[in-house]
Amino acid sequence: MASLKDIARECHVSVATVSKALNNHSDISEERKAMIRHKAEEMGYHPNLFARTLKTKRSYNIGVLFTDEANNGLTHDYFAAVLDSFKIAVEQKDYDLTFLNCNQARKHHMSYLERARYRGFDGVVIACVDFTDPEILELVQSDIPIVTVDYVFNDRMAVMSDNVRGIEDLLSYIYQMGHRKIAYIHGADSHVTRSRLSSFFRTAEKLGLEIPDEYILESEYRDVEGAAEATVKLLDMQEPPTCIMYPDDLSAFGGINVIRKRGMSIPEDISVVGYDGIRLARHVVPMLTTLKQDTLHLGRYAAEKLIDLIENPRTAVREITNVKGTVFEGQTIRKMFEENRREEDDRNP
Amino acid sequence: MASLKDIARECHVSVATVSKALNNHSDISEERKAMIRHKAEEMGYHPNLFARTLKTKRSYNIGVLFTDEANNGLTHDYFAAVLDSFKIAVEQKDYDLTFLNCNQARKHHMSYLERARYRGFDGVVIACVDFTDPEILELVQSDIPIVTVDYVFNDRMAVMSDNVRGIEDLLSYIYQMGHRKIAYIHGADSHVTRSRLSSFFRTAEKLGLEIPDEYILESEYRDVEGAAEATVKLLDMQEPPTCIMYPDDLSAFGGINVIRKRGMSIPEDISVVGYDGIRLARHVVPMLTTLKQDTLHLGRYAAEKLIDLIENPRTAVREITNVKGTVFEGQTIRKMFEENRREEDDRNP
DNA sequence: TGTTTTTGCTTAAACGTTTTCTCCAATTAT
DNA sequence: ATAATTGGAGAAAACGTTTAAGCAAAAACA
Repeated sequence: MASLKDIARECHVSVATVSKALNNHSDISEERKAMIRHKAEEMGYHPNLFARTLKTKRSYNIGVLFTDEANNGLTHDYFAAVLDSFKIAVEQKDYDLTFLNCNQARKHHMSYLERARYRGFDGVVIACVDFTDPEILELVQSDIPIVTVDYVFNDRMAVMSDNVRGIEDLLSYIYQMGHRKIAYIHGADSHVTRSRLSSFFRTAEKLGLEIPDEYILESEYRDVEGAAEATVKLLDMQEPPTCIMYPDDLSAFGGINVIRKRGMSIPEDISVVGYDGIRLARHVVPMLTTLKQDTLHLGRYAAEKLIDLIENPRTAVREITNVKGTVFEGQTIRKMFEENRREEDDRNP
Repeated sequence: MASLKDIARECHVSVATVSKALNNHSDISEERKAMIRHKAEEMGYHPNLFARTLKTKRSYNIGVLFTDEANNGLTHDYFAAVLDSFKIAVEQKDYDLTFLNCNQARKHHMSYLERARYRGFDGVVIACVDFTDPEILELVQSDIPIVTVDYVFNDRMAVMSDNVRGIEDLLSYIYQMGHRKIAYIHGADSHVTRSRLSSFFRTAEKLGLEIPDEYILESEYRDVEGAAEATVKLLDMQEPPTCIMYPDDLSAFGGINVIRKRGMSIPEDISVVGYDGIRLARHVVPMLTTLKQDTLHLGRYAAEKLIDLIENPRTAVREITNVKGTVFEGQTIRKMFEENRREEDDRNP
């Protein structure tokens, strides 16, 4: 491992000169710089990160906080996709990506903030966690550059999947397909859920839809069994919905299961709509109708914002970037406009 | 950020004494140690990782190499699950996990080995890469502790999903359900594929099965379209198989698609079998029959082996750990033994 | 010509650890 | 009583950087 000292010896200059030459300081002549750079290349020099960080407090390492609520974590399709895109973007800028160790059971417990400092993270991206955790709050309120995904803190950078727009587009699409009796099984209470839910009601109103209270149910995100149970409740009503919206694609599959078990077929007897647009949604039969979130841009924007925050301390700290998804028109929904018209015709002959 | 110096000042001892006390060296009296430890705790001291690593060359950081062949990467269900389990295990031992930056397009290109040294990784886990890449070879042949997942190098630690056993169990199960005309769409050529394929033939022979050459087709792993095309070929034969095995679950969904498009139903007309046991396999209708790989143990073992290698340099460097999966009996396969017997009875009355 | 400014480089301290070596005092052995 | 041993502590160097301060020579200015 060649060090600055080795290069200095070879070039007959001081260590400081080599350091400044390689960091392109202005007080070194161009000839010397060229000479030193050439020699460094030749000797296969790479700076010692630990020595450098010790002095400069810059680690070129970014932490990712991604706690495993309920066994998920990396196996959470949506977040894995966002992270993957995030990773590619930061690596392009020569940063590395390290998981912020969230094991609470170690010998000497460290809080998230302590751990982040310990690892010397230049910045941290936070996603998919319990945002009410006091340790998260402590981290967010520190001076470490932070960007959150799908959650907004005061005065912090956030990258959001545009849930308001997503639900609006999805519900409008469903309406346009002719559905009028639409149920919504929403996820457990959270920031995301609240904005989806309020968008749902606002859009329904705009469309002149009347949604009975019993059509609104709750089930944990990605809880297949829970979604199945909620579906049963809906099917058992005397006036069941013609279309059910689920909190996410996985839940939708849970719904599809019980519907099929009842001998009903999709979309002939009832329509089903998911959320997320996981890869498999387009590879099952019938293809799932869903809102495909733009994980590629979500990850990329998060990376750009965070690195900007790190490298330009004067950057506005707070900014919310909304990333919109697109309705994926699958086959789990049926065009039933004609039938509606027929029914309406019957009523108003 | 309290440092050793601060503690030394507070305790009226030298920096060296504090360091040795906290590292539990034998030449410090117990009273002093207790006093110093107490003070350190009180001051919220955590060692500066960079200073320590600079001296000791131990970073308590593990690299993970996980290149994104064909857009996959973190969104590869199987490897994401292994990685998740690996992460939990290393974090329990107070290591952190960092992606080995595999962006080839940076300004100053570094090889994997150079990058690993740059980050000072104590060890590296390698999975899901092109193992013929010369850069991988360079890394593997270095003195850095390495453990590979699903690939064996000479004299290196490896953790393997037991593919031989997996295919054996799967094929035996299919046979036991009464199938005799079994096709196998295997993945692209690789170490894993070769062991699965040879296990397939050996098991078939053991069972007295005759597999016509046309029943053996190839399609890239996780290539839904490719699997669909291969399926079409099989269905178009004058004597089509009664059961098709796919390289992985995702491919199986591709097969299911075209089968359904042809108006055939599963498992009444034809049976389908996947491989991996991804989460969704048990949440679609009909539930996919597949071999569920034991990602939990794969990740955990990989972590244990790697840390052992790091902490006990005298550990045997080479060892292959086989982890066996379990057949998941889904509903995409039909018990057709009676029909077979009936046919056989017809022939030998 | 003498003074100031600029240019280009070096010296040395600092970052926070670990570790070897040295030292001293107290204990034990001779 | 003296020598040898031991236990406990500190001094100082080292790891490989960065950077403030310093300094000589050259260039610019008067």
